[in-house]
Amino acid sequence: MTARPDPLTVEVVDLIGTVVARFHEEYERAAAEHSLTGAQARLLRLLAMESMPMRKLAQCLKCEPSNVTGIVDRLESRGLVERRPDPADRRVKLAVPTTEGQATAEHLRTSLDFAREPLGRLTAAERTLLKQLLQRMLGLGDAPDASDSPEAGGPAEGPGRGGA
Amino acid sequence: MTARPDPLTVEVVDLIGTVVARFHEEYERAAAEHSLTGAQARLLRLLAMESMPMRKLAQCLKCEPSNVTGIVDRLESRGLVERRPDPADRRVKLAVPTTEGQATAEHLRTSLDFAREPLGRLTAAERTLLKQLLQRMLGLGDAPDASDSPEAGGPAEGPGRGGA
DNA sequence: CTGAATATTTCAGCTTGTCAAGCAATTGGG
DNA sequence: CCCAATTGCTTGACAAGCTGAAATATTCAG
Repeated sequence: MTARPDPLTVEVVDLIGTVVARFHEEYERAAAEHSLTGAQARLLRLLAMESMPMRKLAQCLKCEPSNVTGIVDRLESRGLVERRPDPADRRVKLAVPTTEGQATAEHLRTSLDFAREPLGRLTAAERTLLKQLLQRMLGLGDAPDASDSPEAGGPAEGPGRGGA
Repeated sequence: MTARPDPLTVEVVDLIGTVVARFHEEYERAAAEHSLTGAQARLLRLLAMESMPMRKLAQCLKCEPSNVTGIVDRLESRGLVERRPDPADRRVKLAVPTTEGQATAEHLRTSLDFAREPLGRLTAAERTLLKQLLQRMLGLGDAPDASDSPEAGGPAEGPGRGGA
């Protein structure tokens, strides 16, 4: 049981670890270029796609709501995000990116060549292959058909969460 | 420049983002099971493979040496790591895992089925393929492992197929 | 209306991380 | 040999992320 599964798997796991590390580095670097921290960049990126209440933000970021308060505070104090009351429920505060926040998010996205550049080394065919392998690995059925849908651990949050 | 490269690449980037997020979650979870933070687990894992001076730890973790001091402090106060003088250079302090630290690192490693489980969905051939694709993506020419490439060994020329 | 549930914030406390300053030991030039 | 620069590590101050508990406001069920 203590024995490692097999050398090939270990090798692949290590490679994934490297990918994760590099992704992280690049994400932080890109965020820093806009004087944002990684957490701020992730939150802003989420909001740029869709405004949402604090509570949902916490769910997306998988952290406590009280934590989101601080991150939004800092973004708000820099004029990138705005808190807006929800007319339907006055307990709720919608976090909404300002025009400048939207622009920053857009710049951020284009800065994220980190993933584009390494992928450029692969041909289109290889990228397709990689996509399929990753989908299978994540248990995201490529085919919408559910005959063998894995369901392990819940595929969950789709592409929403690019953070790291 | 604001235009996204192409749908396929975007899709793969999103998938990698998901892999990164899941990897992270699982790593933190596994660390928490042993009452360790992610940073502590990473440091302990490094030491379990090879004892090293503080300075080198900082390099491996890509952070400032002053930061390592604190992390080692906490591990040391829990009896998982020990500081030992380097006889060859009295400025240097070697960080060395205690017996308990080694055991914890070992448990940690086996807890990290996160990568093994999802990879279990892939056949050996698929894993080999994934390994090669990731290596190419990372720009790692050849792993020290000289295992032959079953197929797709070549750069898989011919972008002819593969959608956009 | 009353009480439970929900959304958010505040606060205390911890860990990570940076930077600047400081101390100890090593090293190299004179 | 001796002094100065360098190297390895720690300390202190500080910002940010994160958690958990408590406080506040609002909604909702009975």
